[in-house]
Amino acid sequence: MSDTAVRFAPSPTGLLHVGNIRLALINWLFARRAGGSFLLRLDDTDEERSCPEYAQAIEEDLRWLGLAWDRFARESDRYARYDEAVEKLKADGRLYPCYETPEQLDLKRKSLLARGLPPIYDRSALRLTDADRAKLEAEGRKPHWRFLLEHRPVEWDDLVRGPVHFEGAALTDPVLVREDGRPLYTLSSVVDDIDFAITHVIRGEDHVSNTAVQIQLWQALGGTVPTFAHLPLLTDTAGQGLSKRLGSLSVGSLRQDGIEPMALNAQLAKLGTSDAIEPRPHLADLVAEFDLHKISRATPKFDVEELKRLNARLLHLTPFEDVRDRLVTLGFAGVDARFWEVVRPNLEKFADVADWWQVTHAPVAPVVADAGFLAEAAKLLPPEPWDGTTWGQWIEAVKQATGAKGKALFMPLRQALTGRDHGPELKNLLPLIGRDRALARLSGTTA
RNA sequence: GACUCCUUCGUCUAGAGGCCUAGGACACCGCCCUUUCACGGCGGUAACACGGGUUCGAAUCCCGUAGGAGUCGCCA
Repeated sequence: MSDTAVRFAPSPTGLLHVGNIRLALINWLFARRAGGSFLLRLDDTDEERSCPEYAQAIEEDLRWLGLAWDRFARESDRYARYDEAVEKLKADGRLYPCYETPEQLDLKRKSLLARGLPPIYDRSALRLTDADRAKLEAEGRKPHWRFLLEHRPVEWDDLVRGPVHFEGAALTDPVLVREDGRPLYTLSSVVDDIDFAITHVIRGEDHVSNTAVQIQLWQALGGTVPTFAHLPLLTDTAGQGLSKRLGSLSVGSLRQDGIEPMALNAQLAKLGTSDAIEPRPHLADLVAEFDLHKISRATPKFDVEELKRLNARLLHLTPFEDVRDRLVTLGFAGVDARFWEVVRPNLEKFADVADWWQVTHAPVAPVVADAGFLAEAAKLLPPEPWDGTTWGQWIEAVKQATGAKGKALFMPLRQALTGRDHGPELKNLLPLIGRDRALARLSGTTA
């Protein structure tokens, strides 16, 4: 295994949606492609919002997608490490106590914004004397702690965005420790990335400015700054940011809608890249084709309709061997490749297969519009054994006898034989239905 | 408001000054196959946001305008 190490670090404060999954997948593909390791890290330091149910759902979703992790960590297990980092930063004079209340900070921000100025913390806490602090403490005030940024340019070479440059002076000193003593993401994430020897941080571009401040933190903590890649965020089809309004696009809901994991994986691996969005049966295919440089800097639109079409196309080329177990699990006794291949082109989602099993193996109520026509046709139904040519022979005979042709010829037959207007080619379906059942249905009997 | 980034067919994109009368994939339309529908095969319509410059020559470089995304939390 190479030294390459990446991580996917969701916070268990909600269900995974397509945007999260895309980042998880791309990290996973990057790791596999490089022969490196993939860490699943639950960023659960926000104790008010994190909950175990979401943590469990995240793990289930990743397993369903086939994104196995090599290492696992939970930030709530690691508070001791964050404390050590805090002590080091304090000792080095890089952390300073602040006593403003959230309301005061909000006010400051608003007044700065109102004057058209960037809402950067003014560092007034730095001017507090020991006496000032003692007085505040005596009043029962607890400090939160900010990281003292160096006012120098921060630069990195981003694998997606190319060279990135930020002025340190344009950044605001981030709060690293809350008033209640708990560490914030900005700190815990860097400590973890150092401890787990993460080599590549691949995340959404909503983290670009975090990266600028976190690079200084890496340096202050003596860690090796990793390589960064910031991907554009997905939007909906109207071009609106996805992360906020994603109720219907959770992994769980897509799974319930009959989306195959590999349909989702292929869609998310290819969307926003220069590769065609096409079905890929296995993750290994996506690994082989993966290259971060194929990812565009523009924000792509995620279209669930496109995903559904991809899902259907994937099903249409799935070999019987790959679904045999699932078909058996559905209780399809004696299911064989012939059945699957006849029915497969008509599936939009896998669950649709049950409908065609019903048509070929269970009683179906025929739709009868013209009983006379069907009776005539029934008389001409060839004796078994049947094969792929039976349908053609029969239909020719019915045509001769009744004068019907085209749609008028076999829509009635389809409706009687299957109870449906659409479906697989009758030439292929008829032998699966069998003569007895066909005869009964042609006579209007549910069979 | 400030900062970062983005803008090529409906959608995802190729394109790094002449190879572009702009290529591919999906969608759409048509034809073929199937004596229906779907599946499949073949073909077609369709785009350089706008305005200035630089240059013999610009989708490509520069400036501006417009539009879009993100960030500016004691969330992650």
